[in-house]
Amino acid sequence: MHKPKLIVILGPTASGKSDLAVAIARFIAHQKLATGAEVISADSRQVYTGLDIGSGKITQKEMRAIPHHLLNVASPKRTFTVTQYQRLAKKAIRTITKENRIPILCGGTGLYIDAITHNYILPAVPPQPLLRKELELQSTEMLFAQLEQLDPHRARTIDRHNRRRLIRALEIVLITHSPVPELKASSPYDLLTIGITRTQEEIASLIEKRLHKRIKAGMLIEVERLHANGLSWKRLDDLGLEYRWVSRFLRGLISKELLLEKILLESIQYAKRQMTWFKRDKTIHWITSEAEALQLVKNFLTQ
RNA sequence: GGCUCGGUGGCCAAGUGGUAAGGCAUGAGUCUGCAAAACUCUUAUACGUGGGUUCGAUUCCCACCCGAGCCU
Repeated sequence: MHKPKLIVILGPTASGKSDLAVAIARFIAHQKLATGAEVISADSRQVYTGLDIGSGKITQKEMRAIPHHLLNVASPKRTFTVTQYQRLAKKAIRTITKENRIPILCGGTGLYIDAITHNYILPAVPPQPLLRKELELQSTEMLFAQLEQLDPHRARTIDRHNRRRLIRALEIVLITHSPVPELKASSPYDLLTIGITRTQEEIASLIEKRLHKRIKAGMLIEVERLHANGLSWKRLDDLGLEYRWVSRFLRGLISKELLLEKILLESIQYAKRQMTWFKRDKTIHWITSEAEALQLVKNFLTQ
């Protein structure tokens, strides 16, 4: 039995992933390369309801009748994690595949994508708020020393300065009373990974144009409404980028100029970080045009 | 016109008579339940200009230029 096919569309923010995914899905249907295709979003902010304009969530109209999954599946009041994402996305893929349709995983959150494509085996230890609070009190050195004691194997590979990771590792060890398990697993899918490349200048200019569009589209009102509906300023701050800076602007902490400047700068930095993650995957087919992508898809599905 | 304070790498900002912290930005990277996160490494010979004192000045003195404030 061979593996189910999965197409992955990735790239830095503002590179046009959503549009490409829809184009590919329609192409597959029109060319009768399969019964059809559906899109599964791989974006850590678009999973939340109400985060629309600021997260660049695709609109109903833009979907052009292509079904989309993993959008609006969680309340922004609670933290959504990779594990939840993995469970829901896998389920969506199964459903789509069962109908002989092609799933298209599309997004910019590298960790979410890899959780699916590499079939991460994530430790079955949910976050322990109380334990975390306790560990939080310790110095980074102490946390590392403790991990070295309890799980020398994990201690060897972990970043010893990264408190967040140290705490998570300790959490797993302390709850399971056994070492952090290996993450490695092979991909359960037959993959075609398409990456959109853009020069840094292109990305910067796209981000800037997009920012002005979003403001015109009512992004400030969206954030205002989120806060009115019970999202704390702190939470909005944690959501980052547009949500962070717009909420600071609404609170009167920063000027309009700074608002634009910060979103622009941090979005560009974010795009770079995304590329750093993607660059490690040598199987990605980097493309600059839709035509290239469609050709790859055709070959992939007819081979 | 007079007085005061200031002029340090792309930006902000310490500091010293023996050639200069830090932060941000930049560049590279890590990645086991917050990933738009967290973390690591990293560039640049930067002390407004011209003189003087000194073995030696970015640091002291003089003049000038520029900026901010105050005064008449």
